[in-house]
Amino acid sequence: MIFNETFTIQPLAPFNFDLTAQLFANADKQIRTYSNGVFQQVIRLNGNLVLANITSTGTIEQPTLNIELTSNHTLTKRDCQKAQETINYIFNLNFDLSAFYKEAQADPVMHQITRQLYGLKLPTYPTVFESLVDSIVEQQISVKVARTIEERLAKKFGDPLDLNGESFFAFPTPQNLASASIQDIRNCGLSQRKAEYIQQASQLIVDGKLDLEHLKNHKSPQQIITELDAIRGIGVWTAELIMLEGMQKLDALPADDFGIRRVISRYYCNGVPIKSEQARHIAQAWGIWKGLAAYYLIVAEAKDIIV
DNA sequence: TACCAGGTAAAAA
DNA sequence: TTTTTACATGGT
Repeated sequence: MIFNETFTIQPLAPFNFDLTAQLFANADKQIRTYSNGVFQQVIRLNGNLVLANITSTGTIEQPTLNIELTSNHTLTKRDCQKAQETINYIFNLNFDLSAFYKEAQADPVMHQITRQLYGLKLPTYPTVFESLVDSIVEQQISVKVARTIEERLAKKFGDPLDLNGESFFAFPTPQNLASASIQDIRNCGLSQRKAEYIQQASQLIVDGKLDLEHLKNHKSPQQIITELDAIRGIGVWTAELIMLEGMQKLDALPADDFGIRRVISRYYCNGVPIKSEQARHIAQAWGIWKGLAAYYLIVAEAKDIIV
């Protein structure tokens, strides 16, 4: 028996759904993907799983998202609310870009780029835990390789949702990964060390020694970095990436990041390699949205935008 | 074929 | 205390 519910969301304008969802183009259909105008991913609702299909019928200035939930269980109004909260979080729908754009006007380069990428929001992982795992996976390897490994993790350790003969997977819980063997994690393509990092961090959460949501909601940025840095396998770079991609701390700038230094250099230093201190110096022009601004540069580079 | 790609911890110097 | 090394895999 299949159950459906539909509703709409009015994101805070400006918002360009197609541009924002491009990040998920060509990703694995069974995990999360954006294809032919439809974003699709499994969402966890109090233990139950639902598949969310999201399309846009609005404009950038008056955005509207149409949500269709599909499940093997009946869906309550509360389920729909929870799903809406998760979707809001994934696409950062309640974030107001206009303040960032106003600040960017003082920086000619960033001003040009924000005009060309108008309405682009920074997608975030549904849970801090997922961003933690993926940030460890991404250490020192390319984004493409990392995505392949993440998809293998989701299929091997995640929870399946079977609908109409198709299988989809919700990202593994800390419980799932804490109880996994190092060898099984390694078989997804991870090094011995990274497998240990992921399993041990998962165990900390299961044991109640690490509360990522509490960190996100109740600690200062510096405290978050300090506490995450104390966990084996997480350095400053990884902590900042978690803050940006998993906690919606849009000021966090992973300045040690090779790719971020490269794009800052391309748009501000004629491609001459720079150090992280120089990156942080240049980023001061971006107010309290340094990480978001860096994301704009990365997307601009990918689209080969010239300023 | 080698080397690099959104680093980190541990060993070596 | 600072520098070097092992580590995983897919693209070029």
